[in-house]
Amino acid sequence: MAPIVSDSYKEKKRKEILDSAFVCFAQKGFQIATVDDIVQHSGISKGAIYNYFKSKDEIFLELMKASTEATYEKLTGELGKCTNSIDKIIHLFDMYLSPKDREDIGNIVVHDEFKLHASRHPELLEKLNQRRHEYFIQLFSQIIKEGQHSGEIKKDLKPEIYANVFWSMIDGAMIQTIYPDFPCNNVINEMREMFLRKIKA
Amino acid sequence: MAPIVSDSYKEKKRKEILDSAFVCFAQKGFQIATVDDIVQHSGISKGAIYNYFKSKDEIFLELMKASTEATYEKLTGELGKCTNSIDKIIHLFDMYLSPKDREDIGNIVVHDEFKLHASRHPELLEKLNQRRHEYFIQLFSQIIKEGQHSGEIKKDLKPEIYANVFWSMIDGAMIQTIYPDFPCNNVINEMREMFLRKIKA
Amino acid sequence: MAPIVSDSYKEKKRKEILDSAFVCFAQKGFQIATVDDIVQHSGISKGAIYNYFKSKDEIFLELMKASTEATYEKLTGELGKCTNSIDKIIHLFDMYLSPKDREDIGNIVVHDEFKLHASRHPELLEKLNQRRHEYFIQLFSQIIKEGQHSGEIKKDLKPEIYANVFWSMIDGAMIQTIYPDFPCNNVINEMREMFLRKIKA
Amino acid sequence: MAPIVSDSYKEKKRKEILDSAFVCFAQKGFQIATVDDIVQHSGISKGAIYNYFKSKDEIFLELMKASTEATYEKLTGELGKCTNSIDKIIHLFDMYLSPKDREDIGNIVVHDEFKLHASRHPELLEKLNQRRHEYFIQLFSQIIKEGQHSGEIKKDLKPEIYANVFWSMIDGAMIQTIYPDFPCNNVINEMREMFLRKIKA
DNA sequence: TATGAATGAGGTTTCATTCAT
DNA sequence: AATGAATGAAACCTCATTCAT
Repeated sequence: MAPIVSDSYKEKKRKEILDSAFVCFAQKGFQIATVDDIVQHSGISKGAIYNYFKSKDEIFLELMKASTEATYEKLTGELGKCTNSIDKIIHLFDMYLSPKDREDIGNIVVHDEFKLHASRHPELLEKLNQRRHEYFIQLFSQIIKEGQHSGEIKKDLKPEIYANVFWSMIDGAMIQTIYPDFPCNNVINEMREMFLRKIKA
Repeated sequence: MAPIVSDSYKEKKRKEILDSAFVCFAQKGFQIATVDDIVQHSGISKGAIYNYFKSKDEIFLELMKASTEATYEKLTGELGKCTNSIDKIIHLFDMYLSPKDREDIGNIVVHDEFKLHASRHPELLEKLNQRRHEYFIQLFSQIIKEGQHSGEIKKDLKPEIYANVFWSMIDGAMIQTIYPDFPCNNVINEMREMFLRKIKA
Repeated sequence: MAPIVSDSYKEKKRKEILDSAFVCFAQKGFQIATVDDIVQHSGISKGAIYNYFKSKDEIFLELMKASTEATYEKLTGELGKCTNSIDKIIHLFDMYLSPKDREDIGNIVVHDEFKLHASRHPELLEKLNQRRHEYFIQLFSQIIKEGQHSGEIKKDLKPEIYANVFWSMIDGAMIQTIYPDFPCNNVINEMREMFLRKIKA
Repeated sequence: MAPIVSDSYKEKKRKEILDSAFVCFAQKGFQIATVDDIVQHSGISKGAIYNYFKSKDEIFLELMKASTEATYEKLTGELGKCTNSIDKIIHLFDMYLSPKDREDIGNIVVHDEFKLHASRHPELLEKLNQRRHEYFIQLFSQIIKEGQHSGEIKKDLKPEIYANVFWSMIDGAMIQTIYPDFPCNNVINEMREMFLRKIKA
């Protein structure tokens, strides 16, 4: 029997569910937010949600994946505008400047929740780690390597370590944004400066 | 008539419960770990636990308080051995070097969980923020100021911003420790270097 | 899409739960009867019960409301058959004659339990008092007034006081029905006689 | 071994527990009030309470017995002052006039709770019924009989029925006192009048 | 006797998931 | 495919009672 609804319709529905789920998870946290919250927020029935996703956990996982990919897209998109490595790094730091609105912070919190959740599920952690390398460590390492090649960046420093330093700094600054008085911009600016001073050839 | 059991006994019991709770929370997370888990792990009956703590939430709060204080004690204890500001900062970085054992990582995860939890409870967040300032930002700002006074550290940088930079870097590095292959030592070392290079007079 | 089940179905289900709850409360008392008792008696799952009612308390409240309204309906229905005030009063007394079966006594006991419960919850008591006035005091006062108007009843007695006397007598007789040998009919008959003798013009 | 404390000491302790229990039951109701409430109110340890009473139920039962006896004492004491039957009946009615303070209402509520509790325990109900007859029905019947003998009261009415009528009326009025605006005095006065008019020779 | 910490069965309520319609 | 009522395991917490000291 031919499918009654088009694939694009199904895709749209999935996206709707994921979007609502994201909002609910951001507002209340993954554990606290209920499937009924998602039902309420999305206007989609519980049965329908379970037609598209096997479980609440699966929604969580999909969300995680989608979010990582979206971030990755955004980052590479922005980087396309830059012509040299130092510029790219400056750009990357600047993408994490404030102003952080409610939604951004929700995003960060959900992401950190992802990590904590994953930290207790080896197979999940493995996947997350893989993605981290594939997408983010790789991305930054590449920029460093290019900079080393072009002579902008010191040749003796290990790209991967500096990728880890960068993302640690960003993650660290982001988690502090939960505090209303955290001087995010100042901190990011200082980080950028000390990072650049250290790596510049 | 005197109380049946000594205060020290009760203190010990409280500690037992907290210790077990800590292990359970670290293993499964605050939301997932159940009071029954704590019962099982501690060998203390549910009723007894509720004699010592009003709720699971209260256990969590106490745990965080105790943990913050213990960390603070440890930090100040170590700092007592140092004679100048740069030394103190080096020492602080080094305290976060690996080897991280299971327990340390559990500690970090529980702490981050607490932050996320607090991020959704304004009154908790307020308290946490206060503590952060009182204990950690204060502590580091003071070191910077001393260094500025003694001429070790540049006079034009704002102590509080640098305190925030330091703790953001540390938090950021710590959360990455959930990944088994995170090169924590290398990262901390690089961070220390770039931080010192930036602040040294 | 239309709701899966009709409103009448839901109404029926609610009624089933209330009916079972009533039996359980009557048998064991509100405090003693458990939600599991209601589950067992009704054959409806615990979750379903909580779909229809927010709490055990709410079930109790609904039950009381429904019971008050049913009683009121029954009373006014019966009174419709009477042509004069004295007749109505006689009829009202007679409605409380035996034979009291199990269910009636359960009803009385549950009602009295509700009063005691309410006596410790000011906001509940207020509501109960309102209902008492609106439904029962009002109803009886009106009859007295009509009788005074038509000349059947003495003009100098205060309708509301006599309404209170009537319902006190009825409540007092009803609560004695818990004693198996209470001569309910005789008592009601004597009460009726002394009441009528006092009020008749 | 000789008892270490005197019997009078033990009796005093028992009384203290009962008094506290009464206050707690009156404030919160028998089911809601906890043994810890009694501990708190009495200042007597839980262990001690269980030395004097087998269970919370037993406290309840004792209280019930004591209260019945105290009421009986009070009634007969008051009646001793009266010289004829009509006087005695008037006196009895008047003893239930307001002002009812908080404590009185607590007393009534606890008593009614007794009855409801008993209504579900046949052996308790039996005992309660016995006491009711022995003490209260008997008492009132006797007064009627004396009045019939002395010619004050109609000879054709059955003493026991009228005793039941009397106590039903009193109980009914008393339970209404939970409503703050119940005109207790007016009601009791009217009841007394209609009662006397009916029985006077 | 007195104490109060300990026990654990049992209470109410929640919520992810299923399934008849 | 969509609906939402039904399910019931499992969570947190209470409290009458016991018992070592």
